[in-house]
Amino acid sequence: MRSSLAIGDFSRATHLSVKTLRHYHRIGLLEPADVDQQTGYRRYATDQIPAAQVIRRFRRLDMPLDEIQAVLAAPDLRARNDLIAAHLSRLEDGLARTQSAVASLRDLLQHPSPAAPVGHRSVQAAPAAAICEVVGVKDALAWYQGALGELHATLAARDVPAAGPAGGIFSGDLFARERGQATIFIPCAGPVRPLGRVTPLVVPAAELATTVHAGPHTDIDRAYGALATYVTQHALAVDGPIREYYLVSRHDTADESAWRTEIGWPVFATGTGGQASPAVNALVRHDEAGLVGGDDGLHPVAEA
Amino acid sequence: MRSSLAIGDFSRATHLSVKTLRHYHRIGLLEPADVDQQTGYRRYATDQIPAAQVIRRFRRLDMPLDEIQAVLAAPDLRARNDLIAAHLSRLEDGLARTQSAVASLRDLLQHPSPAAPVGHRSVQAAPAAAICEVVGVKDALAWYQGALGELHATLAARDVPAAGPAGGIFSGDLFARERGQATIFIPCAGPVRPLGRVTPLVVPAAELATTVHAGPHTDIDRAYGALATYVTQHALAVDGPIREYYLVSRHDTADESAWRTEIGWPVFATGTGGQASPAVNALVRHDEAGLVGGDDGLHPVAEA
DNA sequence: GGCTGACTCTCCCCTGACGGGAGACTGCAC
DNA sequence: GTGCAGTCTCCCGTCAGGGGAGAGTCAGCC
Repeated sequence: MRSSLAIGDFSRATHLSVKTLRHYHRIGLLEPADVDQQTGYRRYATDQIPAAQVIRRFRRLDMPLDEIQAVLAAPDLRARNDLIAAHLSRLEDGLARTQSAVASLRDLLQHPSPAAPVGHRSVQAAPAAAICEVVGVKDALAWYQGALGELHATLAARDVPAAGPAGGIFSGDLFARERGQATIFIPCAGPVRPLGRVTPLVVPAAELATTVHAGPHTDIDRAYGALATYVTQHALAVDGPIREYYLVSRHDTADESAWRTEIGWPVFATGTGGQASPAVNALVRHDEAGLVGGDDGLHPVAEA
Repeated sequence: MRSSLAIGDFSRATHLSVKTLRHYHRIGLLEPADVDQQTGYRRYATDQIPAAQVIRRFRRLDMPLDEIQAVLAAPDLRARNDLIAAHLSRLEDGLARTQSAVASLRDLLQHPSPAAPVGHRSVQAAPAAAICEVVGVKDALAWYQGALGELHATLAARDVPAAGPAGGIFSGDLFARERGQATIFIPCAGPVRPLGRVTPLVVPAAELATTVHAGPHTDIDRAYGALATYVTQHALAVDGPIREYYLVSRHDTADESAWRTEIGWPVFATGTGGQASPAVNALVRHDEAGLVGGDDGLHPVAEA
């Protein structure tokens, strides 16, 4: 009763390539039923075919191999379904991100000049309740939402009213090195006793170059670009972590286009001065404007 | 007039990490405005910020860097839009594939036993018009559609009627090594003069173990698995390239669930015989069945 | 002019999920 | 015995960067 298959036959049976099968063996995802001690030849059993097919299905959903392993090794149905549901919801997140990226790209190409005016503002030291951690830039959005929620909840529980819009303070490393210190705060009149991640903080005074960004945060790099251009051309230098004030945010309205975020860069003057000619955005104006000539060629993925 | 930024400042301005900027420099995607000959220090101009933002937008759509380069270097608007549209349509394809993969996974987990009966069939040599090429398994679907279309068109132009359903012959290497010889043919009574890729071919006689697969080709590995199990447990061996006959296909109906594909494996008996106990699919029945307990946890991506 | 700390440089290795290919060994039918 | 298809291991490459080492540089400040 030869009920075992050589790797090539098993490959034909499962549409997994020989290389792939060897790889799955190496990492322990799909062990052959038998391996000849002498020759190293792998032998698969026919009842391994369904498992291989399941693996193939998961891989077509881009599930990482270690997660597939976890799914197959899950102790019960519930754990399994949780893992699968988690992956599917990640897929949905990815789809939503893609859709917003398409919209954002289209917007950038069709309206190259954001015309965000940059101004100056002196902020004074102000007491606040804050959450401060080192985070990776990829987790920043999720972290921001969680931290802000916790802050609001804590203040509400303590009956402490907010003395202004919430804000954030972000180390430059967060962008330059993918990881850095991040702080979310809500100003409030009095001191706040610590609770959970929430600690009291005096947001330090600063001289800020600021601009107000309108719309969702996927586009916020435009405001950063405008600030960088302004700061550079006015012979200023950045001095410390960047601030954001969430004037109108998810907390206030679900309409992303109504959001208003003030970006503030702490600046100081450098010796070498002088204004540069306003050649800013020339590339976009000359080279990118009208890239999309109307409505053809660029439509959100979901429309098709 | 210091209108240039060090790499760290440019990173803050664009939200591209320093590592990423160096990488883009190395591959020539985004060259700094100036590089100090002595120190190697990079200097970026403020008017490079918009270009960096455009690159960031494309990367968020997972566009490969070389394609972004092509988009930025495109000679005119039309070429640009074509490249962008091509990428967006790839994204849509990916979405469609994901959706069908979710459906296919769910189906496999809910109905583990396909119960595809395997039979035997002797086919006789038959003349046909064929297209035969070496293709990669990833291009196989697109190639199949193109080849079949060309075959149909050629026969129609020549007024040669088909003498049976179209079929395919696929080398085992196509699955085992990701690349192999593939042939698509349409049987026809008389000989066919070559035209384009179409050549005459006598489909050789064979003794086939066959099963008929119902539904879209994303699930076709089930039929392959059933055949492999049958062949193995009946002490047979595969002898030559695999065949498919497209009894009901895209050419006949747009309803994928109505498709019927006959898979045929050329077999011959081996010396060592004997039936194995029907332990087939035990893994699925014991371990996978009901993995999705109803309708919760698994819903197509598009529904959310 | 010197110190110090932040910034930047290059170079090398790492990721995930395999694919390509070299060179050696094995299985199996004739 | 022979031939050849199948299989083995091992090493390197992909893509878009990230991590870190070790060395060099810039700029404010005294």
